[in-house]
Amino acid sequence: MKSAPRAQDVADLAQVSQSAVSRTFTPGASVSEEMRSKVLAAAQRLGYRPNALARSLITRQSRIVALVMSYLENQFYPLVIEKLSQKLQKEGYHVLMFIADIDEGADGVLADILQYQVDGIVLASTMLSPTLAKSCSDLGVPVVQFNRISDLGGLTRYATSSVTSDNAAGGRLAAELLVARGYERIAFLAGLEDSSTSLERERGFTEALTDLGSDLAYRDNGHYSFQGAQDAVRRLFAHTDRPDALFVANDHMAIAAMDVLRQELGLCVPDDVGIIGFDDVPQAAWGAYQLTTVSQRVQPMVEATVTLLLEQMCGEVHAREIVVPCSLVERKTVRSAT
Amino acid sequence: MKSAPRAQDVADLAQVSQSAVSRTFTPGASVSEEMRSKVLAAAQRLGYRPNALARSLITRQSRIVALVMSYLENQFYPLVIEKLSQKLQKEGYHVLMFIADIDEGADGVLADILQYQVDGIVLASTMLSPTLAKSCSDLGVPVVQFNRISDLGGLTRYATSSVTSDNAAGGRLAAELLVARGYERIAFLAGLEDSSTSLERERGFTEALTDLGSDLAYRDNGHYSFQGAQDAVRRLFAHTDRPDALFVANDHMAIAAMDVLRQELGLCVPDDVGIIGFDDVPQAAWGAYQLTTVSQRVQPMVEATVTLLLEQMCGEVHAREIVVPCSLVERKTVRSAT
DNA sequence: CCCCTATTTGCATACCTATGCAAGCGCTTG
DNA sequence: CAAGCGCTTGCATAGGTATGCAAATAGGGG
Repeated sequence: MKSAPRAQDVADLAQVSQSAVSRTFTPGASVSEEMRSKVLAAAQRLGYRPNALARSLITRQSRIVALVMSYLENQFYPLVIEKLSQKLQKEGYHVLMFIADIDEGADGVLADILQYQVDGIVLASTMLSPTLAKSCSDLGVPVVQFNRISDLGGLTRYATSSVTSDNAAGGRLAAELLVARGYERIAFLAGLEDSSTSLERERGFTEALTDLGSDLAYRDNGHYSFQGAQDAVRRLFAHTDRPDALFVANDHMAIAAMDVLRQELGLCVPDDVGIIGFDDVPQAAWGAYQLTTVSQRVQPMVEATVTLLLEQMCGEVHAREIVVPCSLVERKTVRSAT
Repeated sequence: MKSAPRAQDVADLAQVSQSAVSRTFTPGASVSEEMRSKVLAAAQRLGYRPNALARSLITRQSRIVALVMSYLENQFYPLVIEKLSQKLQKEGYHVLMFIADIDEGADGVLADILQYQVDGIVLASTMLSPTLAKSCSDLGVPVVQFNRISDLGGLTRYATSSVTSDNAAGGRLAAELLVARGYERIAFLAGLEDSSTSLERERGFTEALTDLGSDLAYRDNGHYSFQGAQDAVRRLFAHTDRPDALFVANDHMAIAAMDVLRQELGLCVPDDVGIIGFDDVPQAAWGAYQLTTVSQRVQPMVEATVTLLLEQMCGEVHAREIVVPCSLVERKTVRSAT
């Protein structure tokens, strides 16, 4: 097993200079057609591929984007990996995965990321320290927060770009549907208390309830985990005057909630209890759940993310916050109009 | 925004040579304690991080592992991403994701991978061209096939390592359970016809059936997709003498099958039809399905994968095939012992 | 006090490619 | 025919780090 061929090897075989080889593999460089074909023939024979690492060293572009996530249990995130990776591949970039261990903290991850000289960072970890985004952008690396923002209108908001759904509007849609269908004791099941996503969904939801003359009867917290959501549902439904509707911060927890309601408490969905989730993950459409939910459009979100990244990688564009509309997908966990 | 500090900058500040800086950040290098602390102090002040790309250029080790997947819809694969990424991070490696578009073909992906000088490749795409593994190992890059093998005992088997569950044994477990519980018209729902995983599961299953004096009544193919599985189930249950048990090549399709059986055909699981899946994805445990399934142990599989990779990255070790045992997880889609 | 060894340090170079600069070439134009 | 222009090509260097080698330093034993 010999070492991989270099540009110089190709140049020697084709009787040209190493520069010519480089230019042949650099789109837009000045090379004659004759030269190009001569080089390509030699490269073909040797099985030559440009060394992306050496190239990065001199161009100062690694064409690598770091993707930071923490929990893939929620199917929404694998979808993001898939779409984002595909989209970036089309643009000539690739995704370097970072799983942020909760206990490890964000700093260790950041150090790892920076060593690889990534051209950009996508933060899609809801559980991540909010300082991470700041650290990154301080270092001049383009950052896009996916499905979360740093600081809700606080004075210390950092100038980092973000892509989110219109979570508040989604929450409003949920409220309107539940009220319209005659539910009265309405509860909200939050994700994490410091998650902007959960907070915004809750805000839109409760505001709309108030506008409609209804009120939030109960609220609890499922920490975005399956188990946490089930415990929360048990607490919520232990009240004597139990809720008759539940808006859940994401589908993952909504499904967990349905299991407890039907299997453990013997309640009927949607007659005894109406449920609305958020995300529209594939499982929400599964026959046994048929969850009515607010749909996050993954593809537009991913495309916006890539747009923001490319923007920031080119020039000194201001950080932008892109909000993608979301829509209600009605299935069978909310009773029909009477 | 100034450019990132280099080793030379640190050296200048600390009044030492660039070599000293390099050695400070190279574990096991010869550096005095005094020198080390002087360098670290200067590095701290400048916020210096070694440039992993430049390092890779000279050490010929990128500490990057390519992970090739194609469909993340099946929750088994996100779990693999998560565990594999975590494990590799602990070993000082990182995962570069490659989503293999079906239409794009394997060659384009391979070219991309090789440019990044990855230290190893994990192929976890069931739908991938079998020539890819050969191409990689021909080029001297360590390859591990995850959850698939190239060529079942054919003469042209390539020497590529692999990690799989004991799929045949798993198939046997399924057969034994179904026969023991009195099911008689037993069907198999395959994944892809050229997928070693599906083939092995089927082989173990049918062999055990034969041994037990039963026979495979029907078989069909769901192409590992949700829709494909549902179509296959409709075909299988259109027979006048319909099956009373179904062994499905993975949980993802098994769940799709259950939806059709219960919602569309009005059949009762497990009384009318028994179902066994394969993988034990988190969703299999969900209350609405409670799927009896053969469990693939992701953690041991991932650890074996990393072991194989590290082995091959060190020396010229022979390709090995590691088989991880799997076990039956009984839930509620097979009727109890009478 | 000296010599030998063990350890630490700096110098110089290599890893592989991209690119500014100047030279070469062919062609058009006056 | 000469001058000028545009397109190609090669030369030389830079990008940031690791490492072999030699020099320097410290340490220890006789």
